[in-house]
Amino acid sequence: MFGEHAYAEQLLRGQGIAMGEKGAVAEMENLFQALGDRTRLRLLNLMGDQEVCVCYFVEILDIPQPTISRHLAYLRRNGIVAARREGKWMHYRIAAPANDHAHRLLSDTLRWLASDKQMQRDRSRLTAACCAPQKFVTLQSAPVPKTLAELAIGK
Amino acid sequence: MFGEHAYAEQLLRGQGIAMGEKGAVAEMENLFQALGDRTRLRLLNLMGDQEVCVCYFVEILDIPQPTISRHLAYLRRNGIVAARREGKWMHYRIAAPANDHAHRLLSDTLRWLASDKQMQRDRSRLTAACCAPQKFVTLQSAPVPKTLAELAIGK
DNA sequence: TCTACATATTCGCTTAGGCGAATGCAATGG
DNA sequence: CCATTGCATTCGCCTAAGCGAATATGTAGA
Repeated sequence: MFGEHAYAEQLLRGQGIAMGEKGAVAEMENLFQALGDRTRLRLLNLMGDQEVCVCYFVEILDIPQPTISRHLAYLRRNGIVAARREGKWMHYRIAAPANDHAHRLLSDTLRWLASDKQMQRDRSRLTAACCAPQKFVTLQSAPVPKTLAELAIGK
Repeated sequence: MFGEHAYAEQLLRGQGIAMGEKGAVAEMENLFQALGDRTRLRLLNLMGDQEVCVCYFVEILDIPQPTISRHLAYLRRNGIVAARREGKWMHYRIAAPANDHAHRLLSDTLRWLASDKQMQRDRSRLTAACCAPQKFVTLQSAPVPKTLAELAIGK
């Protein structure tokens, strides 16, 4: 019910000029804008290659929950991430853009993020929180992230 | 007197945390923001691998001169382009970012732009204007663009 | 159904930045 | 030194978007 919104938008946009060339530049423009924000870069870095629950973002980035949520909505609107609900929890993962150049740009960016010192620090904190969520008051019963591979296999 | 401004800013920024790692993410953030605008992408595409005079931008993009100038100033402030004055004319060229990842991102983007239909159309118009500037009222005596290679050799 | 919890959305405010119109400024030529 | 040319900057207006605070929505469990 949530990930479908971004998807529907993509479909609608597609009707414009046959989804062919019309929006190639515009699409990249949006992607660049989406990547032009530190908080969103941190979120994308944490997702990297796994699905992450919102509660982890809030705990690890130490940013107010509504702010996190708004940035995730922004990314969702632009088709950069997808969401999956599991009971009370929402899991976010990176979604490969249809556009080929956008896809490569996003991949390159993720690879760069993974090599950045500050971003690695965020990732360490995520790993630590996942291994011992009980240490974090706010993560008492939070679901552990799953890699995209695990999701593909068994759900 | 103009290109030096951006350069000075870079120097000042450098004093922050030894120009090492502190601003890696912030620097990319700025680059992404700079690339998140259609007009700026068109400008960068036209520069590609040559120095271009402002008057050509105005003629080819059919965008008001102050708008062109403001976008060029934006790119200059962010160290993405450099300017050179030659009499009354100002020539702009792309400047390789110091940051390695930024450098690659910019290169990749330029390569992508060069492959885009709409961008190729802009380029064709530039080539046409350069070969026959007398055909354009506003380019009666405009200087022809020089490739970066030509600039390196003889000025 | 009532409550608690996880997340999303809205509101009010503030700032960045885009644009058109007008103006400023540097360089050349008379 | 004055006018013209080429470009840069400023101003006023408008929109996108970020943030904190408050509130709404969806889900599970008692």
